[in-house]
Amino acid sequence: MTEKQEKILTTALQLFADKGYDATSTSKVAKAAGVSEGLIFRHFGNKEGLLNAIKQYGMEKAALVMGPILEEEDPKKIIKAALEMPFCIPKNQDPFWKLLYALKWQEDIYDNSMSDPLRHKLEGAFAKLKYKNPEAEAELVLILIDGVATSILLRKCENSEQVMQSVLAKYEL
Amino acid sequence: MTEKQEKILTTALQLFADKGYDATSTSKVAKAAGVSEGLIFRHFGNKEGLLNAIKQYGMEKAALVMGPILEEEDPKKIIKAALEMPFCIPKNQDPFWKLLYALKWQEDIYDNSMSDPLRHKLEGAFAKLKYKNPEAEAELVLILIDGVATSILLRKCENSEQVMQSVLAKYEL
DNA sequence: ATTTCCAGAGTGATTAATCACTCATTATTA
DNA sequence: TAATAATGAGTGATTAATCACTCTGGAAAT
Repeated sequence: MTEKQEKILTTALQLFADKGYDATSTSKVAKAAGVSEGLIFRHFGNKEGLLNAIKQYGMEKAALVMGPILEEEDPKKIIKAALEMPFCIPKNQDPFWKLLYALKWQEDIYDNSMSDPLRHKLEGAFAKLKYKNPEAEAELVLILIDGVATSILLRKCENSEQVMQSVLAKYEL
Repeated sequence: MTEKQEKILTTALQLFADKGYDATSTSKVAKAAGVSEGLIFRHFGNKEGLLNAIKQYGMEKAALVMGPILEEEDPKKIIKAALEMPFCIPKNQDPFWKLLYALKWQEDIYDNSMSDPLRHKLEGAFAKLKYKNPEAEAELVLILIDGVATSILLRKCENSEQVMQSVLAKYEL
């Protein structure tokens, strides 16, 4: 990956996350990255190719957070680690997640491939703990993760820590 | 409100919710609504004016669902009604909420004005029930509402009902 | 050790299409 | 007839994408 290639990628991520994918033109990306517009198309084919490159770039780093949880065996630790995930996201990955959450709403089909491994892991954990409906409980944890992540990314609440305390209490963790 | 005015409004809402606000041109709205493009600007001034009209149009109907909860006095009923809100949204209001949730991510400052009345009502309810941290509990309910609404709007899960059962159980409702 | 060669990085002018928006004109209604 | 509703061609700006082109560093050939 060239220096300019990486500059394009990070600049586009910033703009896409901040202003929105559709609202950000390739010419603005080029100008902000200090690069000719043609270079974007040389390296990434088209605007969507640039977006896909950003997604892949971010997913590789996201896998590092998800990985250890999928290795864990203690059910309570699995649930706790999952619920604490939104707090483990480093600040410099915020734009990537903002972009991903924003895109959910305009993609035709929702992609479960990212959350499915965690869902299955959680279902197993709740089953071990003799919860009545492990599938629904797993789904609920995923909803909580999304909700907390959303409120953090949008800076909607300053007391996320206390909210998380309330959540953990409900699972006796 | 003229027949064509309403046609513009509902058509734009459909397209904005489905394809995104930025990705939907006024000419596409006009064509889909079977109306001249100029008419949009005559009635709504500009594209943002059209968006604002849609917001107001939807908020008036949303207030009908929110209203009764703010009147309620029994704390347990308040919490239960709040958590069940996502299920009370009629199907024909889905596009409006899809649009609203999508827009959250590209607006510069998040607008709390809609959720604040409910937040305060919930804080009061949790305080009455002697919860340790009413503010955090209220915030958590709002997060749950957003999360469940999201999963319903994106048709991410088919077992929302069971998820809600799990949620209500955690509040002993 | 020169010279030749070439692949790929990078440029910026340019394309056709589309964008939000305007306006003079016509149709409809009161 | 007066006012309003509606039209659709037209504006300049901007869009994503393409184009022919230059520059550069290293491999190959002499």
